[in-house]
Amino acid sequence: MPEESSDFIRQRIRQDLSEGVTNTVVTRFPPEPNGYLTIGHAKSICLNFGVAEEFGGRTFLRFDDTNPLKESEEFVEAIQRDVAWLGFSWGDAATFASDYFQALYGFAEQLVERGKAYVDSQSAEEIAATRGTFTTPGKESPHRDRPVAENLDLFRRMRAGEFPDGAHVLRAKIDMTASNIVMRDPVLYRIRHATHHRTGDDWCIYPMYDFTHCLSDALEGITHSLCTLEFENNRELYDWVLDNVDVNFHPPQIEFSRLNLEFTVMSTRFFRKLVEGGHVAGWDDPRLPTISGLRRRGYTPEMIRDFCQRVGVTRQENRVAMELLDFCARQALEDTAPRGMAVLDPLPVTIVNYPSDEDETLEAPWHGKHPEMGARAITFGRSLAIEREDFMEEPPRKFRRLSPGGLVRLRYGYVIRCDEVVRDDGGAVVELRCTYFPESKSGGDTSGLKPKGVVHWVSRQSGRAAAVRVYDRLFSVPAPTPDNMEGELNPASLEVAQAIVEPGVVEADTERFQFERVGYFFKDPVEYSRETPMFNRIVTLRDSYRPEPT
RNA sequence: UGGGGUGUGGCCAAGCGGUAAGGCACUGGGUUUUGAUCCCAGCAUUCGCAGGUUCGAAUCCUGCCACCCCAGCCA
Repeated sequence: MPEESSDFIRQRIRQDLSEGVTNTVVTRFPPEPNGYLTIGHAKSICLNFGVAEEFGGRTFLRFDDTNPLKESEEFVEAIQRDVAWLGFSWGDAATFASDYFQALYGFAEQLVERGKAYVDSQSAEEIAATRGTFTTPGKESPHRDRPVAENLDLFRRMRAGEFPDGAHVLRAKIDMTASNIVMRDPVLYRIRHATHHRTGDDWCIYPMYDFTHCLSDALEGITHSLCTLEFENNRELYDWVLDNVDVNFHPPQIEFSRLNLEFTVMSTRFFRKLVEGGHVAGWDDPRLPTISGLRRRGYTPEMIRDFCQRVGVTRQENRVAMELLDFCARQALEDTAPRGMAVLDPLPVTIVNYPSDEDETLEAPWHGKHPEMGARAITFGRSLAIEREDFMEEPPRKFRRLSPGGLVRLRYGYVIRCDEVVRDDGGAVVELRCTYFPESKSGGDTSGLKPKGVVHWVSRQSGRAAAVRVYDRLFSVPAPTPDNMEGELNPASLEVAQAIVEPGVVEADTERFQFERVGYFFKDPVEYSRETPMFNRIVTLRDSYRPEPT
């Protein structure tokens, strides 16, 4: 029995099991194949598959493909790839709502025969206009009392393709005065002469979500149908359909709140706009909170699963801070990512007392705390580069880096002193001329020098040029508003740095590195090559440096 | 406005009548050749508000307030 994670859903399942309401646990993850999965879906995936794993049950991956206009095979494949990558398996339980079209049709005829559904011939506009409002009841359709035989005939002819789109619709006969608007004679079937990605042209009528979902759940023997809060109002209809048709299984629908993340949205619709408008590089753009985007960015399944676990499952609206996702990434990488050095914004440093025709090899461990990871060789010589922001001409107090006349240690190398600042015509600093102290060599320092700090560096002779994509939040506001999302995009969500990276990092087979003092980086899985290295920044290092308030 | 939900620290979130877990963030301090990691300490006299029941309430009752969802032939 699971002990560690006990949200209200797991408590409910445990109770159902102990009371004998059910003796198995069968769940399902039911995405519509109309886009790529997001980390919001990951929460649902972890819940559904996780719960089944914990209680020895199984989970269906069921595509909710009832709208041929929006769905496609591309998305089906992408979704399967993402779920599998997250580490969950559905065995042979990949199903499609469209697998049940025939059965669904039979249930619909049952409803018609029982006088529980009728064919309405009003236009979509008329139906909308007569639905009523929150405070006023709807009006019954003039076709509401059509005889069963006529309804059956019309419905069969709808199915046979005798009518154009929109001519008729099948509606449940419930109550046009219901306070729950969902119950005001909801549409069950509509005519759509469209080719479906799986059933082709077999059908020209397609069932609506409310009719399809509950019956698919019942047919698959789902013991706990978990969905998000916005379907709460639909639960009454979910139950109505199952109660008015001959199915011998009635799953309970249980709602939980969906995941929201600060500085981004979880909108398939909006992502499609960004992708199609060329605002991002694709559904897997590392700035998007899609599973494929996070994967491309360098996230691992473990990080995402850890995140979902930490976020919890409740019925409370939420907007989780990005820092939590960052934390999950850093924590996973801390012990697993070898360290390396890269200078993202190089400032040339010339070691004036080092011969120009020589260099030397120093040894640096791949990981300070994990000697078993081994070590690599780095080159020290006359011509180096340090990070531009590690030098300041007029440093504030407590600045532990380099400044004119000051000392710093080059990590794994020597202590140097900045003797001269070279500028271009515009006055910009273009080079630092420094001297190094041979007796300060890392590991055998006898110099007695007390440098202010230690900075990373790379030899300009042996370092490799590399593009480093520095990602930032997609939006510049914590809670983007649906109507103004485009205007709230962060214009600096991607910056590409022309960096210098030590050769050992470029040559290694490892994909994820920590560039010391900078962050964690991932070799782009499609654009990286040893000749033209391309890194994506997964996340920065935590940085507690606060310049003195003056 | 009718119906359905939700309100616990900056953000998540335990708690289910016995006197506020945990995580993230944050703030101090220690270690440190990554301002990282690690370690230690601090961080809600109070649970949307107001009443009531009770020896005792975040937990029960009543009223109020705030926010979210629903008027697709989308899911």
